[in-house]
Amino acid sequence: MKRNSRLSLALHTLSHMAGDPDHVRTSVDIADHAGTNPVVVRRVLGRLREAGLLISEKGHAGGWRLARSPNLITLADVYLALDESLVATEKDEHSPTCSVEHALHRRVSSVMKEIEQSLIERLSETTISEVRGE
Amino acid sequence: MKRNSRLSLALHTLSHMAGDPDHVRTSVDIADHAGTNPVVVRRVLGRLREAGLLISEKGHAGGWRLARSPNLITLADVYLALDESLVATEKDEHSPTCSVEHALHRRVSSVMKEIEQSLIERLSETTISEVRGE
DNA sequence: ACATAACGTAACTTTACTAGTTGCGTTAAT
DNA sequence: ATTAACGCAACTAGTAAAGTTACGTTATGT
Repeated sequence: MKRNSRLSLALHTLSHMAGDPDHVRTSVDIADHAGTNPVVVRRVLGRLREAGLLISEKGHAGGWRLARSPNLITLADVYLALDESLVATEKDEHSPTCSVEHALHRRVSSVMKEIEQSLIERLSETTISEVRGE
Repeated sequence: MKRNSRLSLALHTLSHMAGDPDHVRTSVDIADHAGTNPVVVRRVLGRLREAGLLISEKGHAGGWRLARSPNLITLADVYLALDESLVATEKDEHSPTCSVEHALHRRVSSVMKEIEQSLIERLSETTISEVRGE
């Protein structure tokens, strides 16, 4: 499948839930709709549960549903819950680098942090209810 | 090695060149300094040559040097030359999707394009000369 | 002329990450 | 007790980037 599909899967699923919040969905149903595997669904939605966006219930009539009203869940909430960083963060590994590289890294990192922050701000302007009717 | 290191390699190399623009460097020297392989260097710097930022010369005394003054080369020039997109672009593949997914994709894509644009603007504010002395 | 030292490029291997899959334990409704 | 769901660990498969090898081309210098 494509890469970086966790955010797509999460947003897609939550958008559908926003349209019918009382409907409890199983990971199998969600996976079928999204064209993926139930374990992958549980993996991704599990992050959203940890972040308090979703509730999952085990057992016979179990499944997934929103933890709060869909107009109180923004795209930023989902993005942050997944710890995604669509903005590639420079992963520093090699400690013993030259001074030029240090200066560069500082400069680029600060720009990337700014950008990431403004991305989050923009995403927080839209709720998962709103996105449906765009 | 780490992922997405092309931009790091390119910026690092150009910053050094900015400090001594007349010095012609071989891909072996550059690779040694950056802790990578000469072929990788030629691959990455080749993109910068295509974009008109670098000049390479073959033969005995060949090597790499800046194509213009380092204070006329911005971080954005390098970023664009590599066609990097640090901002993850949603790669759409599956044509037959539901309407909710379409609406989502439009919304997220438009935000990402905005963000990418502001990243480029920020990067264009710094030249490879300036970054050294930060 | 010829040897040398550089780039250019194609083809292959390695590495790292993500998605996908299998299997099994746990939980709760019927 | 059976069934149908999640939770999770472990493994496999696919993919993209880096790394490597090999060889051709080009220009310099003796």
